[in-house]
Amino acid sequence: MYELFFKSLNEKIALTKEEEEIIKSYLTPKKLRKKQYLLQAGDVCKAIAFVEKGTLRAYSTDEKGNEHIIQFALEGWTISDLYSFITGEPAQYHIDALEDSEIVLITKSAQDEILKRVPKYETYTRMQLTGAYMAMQRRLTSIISLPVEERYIQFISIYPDIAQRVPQHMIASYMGLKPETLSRIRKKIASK
Amino acid sequence: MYELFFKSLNEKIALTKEEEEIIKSYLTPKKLRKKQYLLQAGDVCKAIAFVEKGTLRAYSTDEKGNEHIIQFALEGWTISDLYSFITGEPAQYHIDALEDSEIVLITKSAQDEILKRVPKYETYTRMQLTGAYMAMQRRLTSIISLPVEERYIQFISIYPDIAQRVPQHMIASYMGLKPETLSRIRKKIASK
DNA sequence: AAAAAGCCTTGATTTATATCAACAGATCCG
DNA sequence: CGGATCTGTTGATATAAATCAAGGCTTTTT
Repeated sequence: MYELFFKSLNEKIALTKEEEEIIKSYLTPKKLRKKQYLLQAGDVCKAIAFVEKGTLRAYSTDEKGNEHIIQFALEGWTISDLYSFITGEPAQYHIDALEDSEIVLITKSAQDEILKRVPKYETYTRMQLTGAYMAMQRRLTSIISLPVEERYIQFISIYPDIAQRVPQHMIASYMGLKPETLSRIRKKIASK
Repeated sequence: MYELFFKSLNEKIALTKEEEEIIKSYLTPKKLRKKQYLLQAGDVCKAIAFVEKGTLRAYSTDEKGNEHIIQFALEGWTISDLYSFITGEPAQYHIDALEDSEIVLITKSAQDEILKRVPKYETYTRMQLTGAYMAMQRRLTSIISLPVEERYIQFISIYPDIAQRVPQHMIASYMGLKPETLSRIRKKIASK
């Protein structure tokens, strides 16, 4: 039930069986149907979700009803509205499932308790965050400095799994483009 | 010499005098002249810089010689090529001083030693990183979802100090725009 | 099985931004 | 001090992306 989660954990910090049991006692498993919300903008994000199976996405909606995808999360990734999670302010993003999914929830209080009882866990959260930060910086850099065409090629090479499992118009949104534009860019690339 | 640095530290984790001394022993102060490089792309980023005084920026240069500004750092901020710092791979960014500046360097080995001897410090680095992550996420979100005009207004309201101290064309670059375009956008905003 | 919804593509047109070029004021530097 | 560099603005034109509209294919729902 928590296989991937502990696999990910143990890759970064080796845990004893006892430590695993402590952590396990604070986790909440949850299943989501396709399209089901994990979080709606305006609510407070009370937990970080680790994806055991399936795909989730975080996105915002503007006045015109357009969706802007902020993040995808496949197996082994975590997803949350971190700002809301940390500050307790209302979330700016919606999070929902793109397919039937299984996740592990770590609430704020669970995280605090785990940190107290398994100090090593802080190293894990720091490494997690570092990875997330670097990934986001790469994304930002590519938006600012690469022509759209190369940005798409880079995206595909870094996240082939997302490219396969997520509808194209959502990838367009993730890249800050309209679906028609991405379609034309793909055509152009294919013709080379 | 390290006033701002310890002020920032003590806001997040209260330190004893002994702990401060330990940390202090691992720090390296440095002065930079305007235009002086702290890091050049291709080199390994050996330290995180905390800005005591002045302004630095991180940027990349593309084939056409265009600069793309990734980050500014004023007093109280930190700056580095985090990816290079963590992995030891060559840096992708240049970092230099926009004015005469004073910084505090924390090398990788210094950080490791501090973490060993002052475990609390990990909480600080985690909070630092969390803040940096949230700031970057906000920036990314605004790039993807806001029209340029509102993005600029938001930038000004969040970073009035940067807007005042940094040349406009660098802010344009930070926003992924050409200087002419930003100039026109400002004109448009002013006429309202 | 049929209807509906979701998804991707293509074409025509509009809008936003980049590019090219020139200029004027400010600041830096020998 | 005076020329050079840096900076911000404006205009004309070219290019890229958004928008509007339609069609066909696939998947989901009833």
